[in-house]
Amino acid sequence: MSLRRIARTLGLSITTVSRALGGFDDVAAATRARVREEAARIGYQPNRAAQSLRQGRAGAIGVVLPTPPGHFGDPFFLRLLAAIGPLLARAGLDLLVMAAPPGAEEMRAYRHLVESRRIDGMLVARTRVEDERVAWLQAQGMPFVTNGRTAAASPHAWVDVDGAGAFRTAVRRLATRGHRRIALLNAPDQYFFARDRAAGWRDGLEAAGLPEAPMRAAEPSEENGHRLAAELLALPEPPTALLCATDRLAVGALHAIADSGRVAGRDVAVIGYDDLPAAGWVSPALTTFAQPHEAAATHALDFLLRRIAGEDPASLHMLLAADLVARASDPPRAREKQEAQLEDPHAESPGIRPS
Amino acid sequence: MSLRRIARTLGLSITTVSRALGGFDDVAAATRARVREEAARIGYQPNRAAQSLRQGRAGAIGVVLPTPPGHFGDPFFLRLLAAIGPLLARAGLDLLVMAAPPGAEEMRAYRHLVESRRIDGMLVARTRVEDERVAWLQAQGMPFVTNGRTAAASPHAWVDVDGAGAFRTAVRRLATRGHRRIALLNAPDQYFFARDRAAGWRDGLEAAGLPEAPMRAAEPSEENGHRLAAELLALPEPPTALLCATDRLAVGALHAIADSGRVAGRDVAVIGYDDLPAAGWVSPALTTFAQPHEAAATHALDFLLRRIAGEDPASLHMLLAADLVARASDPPRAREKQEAQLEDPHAESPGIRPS
DNA sequence: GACAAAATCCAAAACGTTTCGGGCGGCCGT
DNA sequence: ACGGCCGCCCGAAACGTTTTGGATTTTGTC
Repeated sequence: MSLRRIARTLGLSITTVSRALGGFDDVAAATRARVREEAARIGYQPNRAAQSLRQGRAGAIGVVLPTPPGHFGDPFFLRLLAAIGPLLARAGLDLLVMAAPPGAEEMRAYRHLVESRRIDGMLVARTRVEDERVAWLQAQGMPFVTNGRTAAASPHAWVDVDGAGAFRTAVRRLATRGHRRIALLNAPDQYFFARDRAAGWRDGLEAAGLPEAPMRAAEPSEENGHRLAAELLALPEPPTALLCATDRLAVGALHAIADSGRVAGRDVAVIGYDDLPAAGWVSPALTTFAQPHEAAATHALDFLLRRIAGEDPASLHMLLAADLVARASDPPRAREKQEAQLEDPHAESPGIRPS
Repeated sequence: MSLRRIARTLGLSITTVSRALGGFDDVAAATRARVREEAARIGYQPNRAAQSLRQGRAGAIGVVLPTPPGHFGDPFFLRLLAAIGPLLARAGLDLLVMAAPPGAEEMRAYRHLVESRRIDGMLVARTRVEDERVAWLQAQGMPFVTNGRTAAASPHAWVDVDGAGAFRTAVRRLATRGHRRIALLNAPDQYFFARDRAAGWRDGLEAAGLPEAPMRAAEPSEENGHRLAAELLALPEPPTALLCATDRLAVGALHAIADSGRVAGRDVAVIGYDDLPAAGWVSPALTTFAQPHEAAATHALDFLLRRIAGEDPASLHMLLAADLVARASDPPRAREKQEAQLEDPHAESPGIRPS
């Protein structure tokens, strides 16, 4: 209705108006100027439904947020949305968001988005090692980019952060600061990032000449961090440092340490991953790794646009480094404590809980 | 292409297939069954662009997330998305999300969404007292529901939580527990929720027969909470309790209290609002108010569907109550401390900081 | 002044769906 | 046996845009 309106008031054909606004060179400069002016005057915006129908492109990309049943989603996804928002606007694409708990509901969301042709591409976050979403999207031929790698047979575009490298660094740092029993609080093994960070942890232990250490894993929430850390601290030879796959686990761990009568930081070091806002506001402030969200979002979107344009996914890979944010939760370990701890783990923890 | 495909394989017309799937009664039961079966077999989903174009409805609603330039958005919005997600799916609507920093960019996002006719309605969160978004949407005739009230001249549909009531309750609780100087850490006055909660605070003070108390306001972030709380604690007669308009402010305040050599809870009580996950994981655990997110989302979406159906907004209002979540940050005040404090504010704070 | 070439413009088709306005038999009532 | 009604089905138009393939006018060249 709107192209027609401009055409009528200017005494032109719909075709000419369309081509003038489209920037084609078979329309006179003067005409183009008139059309542009009138379009601006009435605030013309093309009807996206008509555009989509005609060009066969939806002009939007999709994201499915995993929202666990009772709980709320991970702040991670809010960062993702915030980071890609401006880039999408610049690319003239809209963002379709669905929220669904992982499982059947989640796959239904994916099916809805691609089968109703509402989107041209997808962003897939928090990849699993064997990820049915990836397999299905590949089968459908829908362009997508994952945030995180997978074990998929055929290659797909991905952007990931080097969790293994980060955790190698973390172990080296803890070892240098006098720790010998460095346990891992991990996310479930099905998540690629969990397996990746565990690999870095193991490599780090080996490189530092340290023995194997215990690991516990569960969905990354504060509750689970608390529970699993308590388990580890109750071991006959409890760890003196906890490496945590996510900050949410680490926050729970800090409380479990306090609940066990120890002082987090002084008695048991903690290092997290994500640099959530909360990391700077817990006691002690959490040493953690900051992910390069902006860079990841930029590359992910760049890859997605290339995939939509038909580029081969085999070369669209990008591994970014995480930055260590050193705070107070992993101070150097006092020399005498290192000895004492080997004899009697609880000797210097007088059972005083802060606050 | 797809309706046609079903029609061809079944030897029917496109019209009949469409009407069979649409559930019209002028198609034979046997035919409808055949069509349904074939549609299921090939996984037919109508092309939404074509549907939108034809029916003049977009089949989607929009939300614009305010994402402050450097920072990340408020967890509040993640909850909003998670809460409305399933309801939207049930209503057959999709969700279009844009992220934009408040200001000109934000209004451009609104304009894009409604002028390109990508949406049938909008959800507007975190209302301002004078809200240009509301005025503009009203002028455009685009259906919308706000999460929060405004001072808009003509009525609009809204769902809100009774912050004034919550803060009256909070003041009464603090007064009962022995506090007489209850300061307010507020969000900027332009936000309706800030003005609302301030009104509840003032009412509460008056009802309890307490004198006026100081207030400070800034964008709700941990940093600002820290800064403003420090200001209040440096006053000649510092407050013994801090009522905070949001949990993020409260978390910052807890740290400011510790930094000032006081013990949060024992020396200065704190009550927040929002019940963020972090509230349960700070020390001391934060007493706060939980908003009824699910109920708010349900009503907001119900109202929005009614508005889209053309219902008058004048009667679409809903004020919900917030629930007090009592934790450890506002314990009853020891009797002798109440006296001592009036003489020498710092007498019983020996300068020991926890952790 | 005539012809070709370039510069502008436009009619019509197409994208996939919904819906309006019939059309065609068969069944009922008389 | 005949008119009318009902049950079932379909052709065609429309939504607003882009694009194809000319059509018309202007300009350039000799």
